[in-house]
Formats: sequence, structure tokens, C-alpha cells
Amino acid sequence: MSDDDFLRNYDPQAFARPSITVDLVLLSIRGGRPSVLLMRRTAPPQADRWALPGGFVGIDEDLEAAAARVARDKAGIEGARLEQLYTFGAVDRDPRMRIVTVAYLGLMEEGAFEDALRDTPDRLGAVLEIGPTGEGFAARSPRGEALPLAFDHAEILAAALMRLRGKLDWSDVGFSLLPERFTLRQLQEVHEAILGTSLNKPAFRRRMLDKGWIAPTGAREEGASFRPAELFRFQPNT
Amino acid sequence: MSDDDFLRNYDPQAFARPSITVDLVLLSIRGGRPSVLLMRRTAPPQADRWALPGGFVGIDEDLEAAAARVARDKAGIEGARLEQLYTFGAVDRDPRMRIVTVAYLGLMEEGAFEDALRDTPDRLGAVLEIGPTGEGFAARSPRGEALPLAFDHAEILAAALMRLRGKLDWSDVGFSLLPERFTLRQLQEVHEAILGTSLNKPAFRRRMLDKGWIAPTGAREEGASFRPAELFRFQPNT
DNA sequence: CGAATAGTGTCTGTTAGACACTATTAA
DNA sequence: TTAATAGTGTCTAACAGACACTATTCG
Repeated sequence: MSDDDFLRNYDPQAFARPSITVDLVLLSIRGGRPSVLLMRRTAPPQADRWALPGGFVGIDEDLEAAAARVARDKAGIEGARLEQLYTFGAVDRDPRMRIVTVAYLGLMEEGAFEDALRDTPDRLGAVLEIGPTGEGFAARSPRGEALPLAFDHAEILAAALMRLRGKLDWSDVGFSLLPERFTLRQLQEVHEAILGTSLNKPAFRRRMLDKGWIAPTGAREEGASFRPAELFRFQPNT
Repeated sequence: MSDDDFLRNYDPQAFARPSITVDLVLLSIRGGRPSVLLMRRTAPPQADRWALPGGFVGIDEDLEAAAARVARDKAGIEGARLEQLYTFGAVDRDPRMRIVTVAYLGLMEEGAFEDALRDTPDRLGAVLEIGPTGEGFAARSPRGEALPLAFDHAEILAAALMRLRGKLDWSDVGFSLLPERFTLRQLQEVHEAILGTSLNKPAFRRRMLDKGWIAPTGAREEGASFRPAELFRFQPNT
């Protein structure tokens, strides 16, 4: 930024400028399907459409802090793994005023996600569908009805799922979607849900064990009606 | 965003809000090394430090349009491949006022980059260095002097180079750094410059040809003092 | 014991690195 | 012909998919 520009814009009131919000894709794997928290809009514009939880960024608030605050206050979620996704700033993305939004992806295990949905009629865990190359995006209610989305939130959701897919096999994002202790089968189910494909069991096990990211706990699954699987935990690489 | 929040913030003057800028990492491979355009700051704060070209986002201007405008007006560059990188919004990243900046990565071939540096004393093509895992970042003048960077621009530059590295082998970014017709050796040099390693020639050729991204033009290099190499061009996958 | 899932051994095809080789051009 | 680089053939090691197999636990 040159100083000319700076001086012309120093007075925060002097020129009209966009507002900044954060919007959150709070995602988990529920029943083997990728699910995100959506809120029903109760007033115009876009009343009765479904929207991501979001909020304005405070003047003295870091972007990550704003995302964490929105997750807590609007969605009742703490402890999600938050990661910046992309910034959406099309001039006409909100009909009311110019709003640039920084989208964050928040990952959590199924239990925490379910807790956040309790007793809240205007909140829902939407199932995401998307084709192998990112085409054919849809958000559906758990019963399968297509959900109309507000603003450009379909674009944000598609970007979130594609980001997850891209990072899944070289980063540790998959573990953020599981409880602290998990079986290899659960880990495979998470990967299959995100990728939308089925995976080969021996190859998956080998790959995961070779990465050195998981350590056996010695404990085993409880409550299984047949042979219980070993429980592993995530251990960042040495 | 809930309507409560919306109403409290509807009046653009009612609450203090961050400003939005775009900052550009305009990058090319020059002499086999990754180089970015930096501008010397001539006034406080951070006078004599080196900064990325940037500018405020207009109230009726898309983010991409702002990035293209800054590339043209501040750097004299048109036709770069622009891609959103990351949004930096730490509260104290600029000492004057709260500024959230959306960083864009702009790639171009060496010739276009050289043109942009002509006759401009306060502008420079800085050579970037970074370790294999992203540590040890440095920006140096072509003569090798370390360049002090303004604000959080070292962080932005490191993110840019790591993004390039990550995308290099599955996307077509490498071709944006080459002229329309290029030899496989030039393509390999671009990859080596970005990755900071040397690559195996036969393996590299096979991989590139197998991807189906390049097509022979039939023409050959001119002016080589020995056997001239075949010229290829980029052709998006069928 | 039988059902059902956990977990393994092994074959095969693909791909990358290494290295030596042949091919082609200008001087 | 020679120097120098373009371009190829082939061996080997690493790794993923496929499939069949063994192991373990509950009822």
C-alpha cells in the first residue's frame, strides 16, 4: 500500500468500505456422512433459507478469535479445530451491504457435533454431497430433502469439502473428526465419508501405520458384539 | 450472521470496523530462482523496509478486481495468473490502524517480470529462500543482501512459496511461470527452483508426458549452441 | 460351535529414482 | 570429429489395490 493511498484512507469514516465477517463451516462425520451445522434464516433477506453461522469481526479482534467466538456463541461449540478456508468478497454476495467474509472450517468429533444440535429447532446438521471433481454439490437434511442455502453459502460449503479432501491423506485433519481413542475402522470410515469412495482395508491400515501418526493404546473397543478392535490414538510425527 | 448482529451493524458508520486491502505476491522464476516484486517504503512507519504492493479494496470492487488493479497500477503487470492465497488479519499487523489484508499470489513468466522492474529504483526483484519444511525464510536482493521486510510480509511470502510447492505437482501452476512455448528442461528448472531441490531428468520427463498436459509444437529451440530441444506448449487435460 | 468382524500375507501393477546409454546438433 | 546437451531403455525399490486367508471374540 502506498502512502498516498494510506493518507486518503486514514480517517476510518472518510470512505465507504466493506464490512468484514467470519462464516463458519462446522463439520463432523455423522453416521458415516459429512455433516455441517446450518441455521435457518427467520427474517428477510433469504428468509427460510439455510445459512452458515457467522458474525462481524470486531475492531480489536483477530480473525481466529472472531471465528472461535462465533463457534461458541452462535453454535455452542468449543474446542473445534479451526482453520481458515477462503475469503469470499463478491460485490453482490449480500444484498444488504458490501460484506467480505472470511470462511473458517471447524472440525470436531461426532459427539461434540450432536451436542451442539440439541434442542434447537432452527438449527440442523445438513448432509453434504459432492462429486469426485467438486461438481454436483448438494446439502440435504438428514431425511434427504434438499436444503436451499442463503447467499453464496453453497460455494463456501463446496470449498470446505474439497479442501478437506485435498488435505486428508497428507495432513492430520482426519483425526480432528474422531474422539481421542478410535479404531482403524472408524478412521477408515471418516476417510471414506470425506472422499465419497470406499477404500481397501489392508492398504489403508498399512498406510496409516506407516505414517507413524497413530499409536496403539493397548485398550480395546468395548460393547462390540464380536471381536473388539484395538484402540489407537493420534500422535504427531516424531 | 444473525439479524441481531445485522441490525446493530447496518449503519456503515455506526461501529468501527477493519479496513480491507489486497497485498500481492507477484512471483516469477528469474535466473533459476524464485523472485518476487518488492517496493521500498519511503515514509514511516517501517521506512526503508521492503513491502508487497497492495491497496484498499473499493466498496464496489470485487477482491479479484482489486488485486488485478493493484498489479496493473502499482506494479505495471497485466496478465498474471492471480490466485487468492490467504487472509491476514492480526490486530497489530499494521501499527496505524486495523487492516485485514487478502493476499493474492500472481504468477508470470520471466520476461513479463523483468519488464515490470525496468527503470524503477524503489522496486526490486527479491530472491526467496525457504527450507524444505517452511522454516528459515529469507528474502534477498539479487546480490544476496538480506532484505528487511515490512509488517507481516515475511509471513505472506513464506505462505506463497509453500502454497506453490504444495500445488506444483498436481496443478498446472508451473506453466504460468513459463512462456507459451517452452522446453522440458525449462519446465524442470521451474520445478527445481520452486522445490529447492534437483530432480531426476528421465523421471521428470515421463511424469510430465504421462500427465497429458503438454503437447509438442513440432518446433525446436533456436539459438542453442548445441542440440536444440523440442518446444512444448501447455494443453489442459482432455 | 457359528457368526461376524479384526487383522495379515502375498501377489501384481504402477510409478519414481538411478544410471547408463543413444541421438542430434553447432562449431 | 568433438563438445555438449537432448532424449531413451532398463533395472530396482517403494507402494497401493485386490483377494484370500487366519485370528479373536461374543453368544
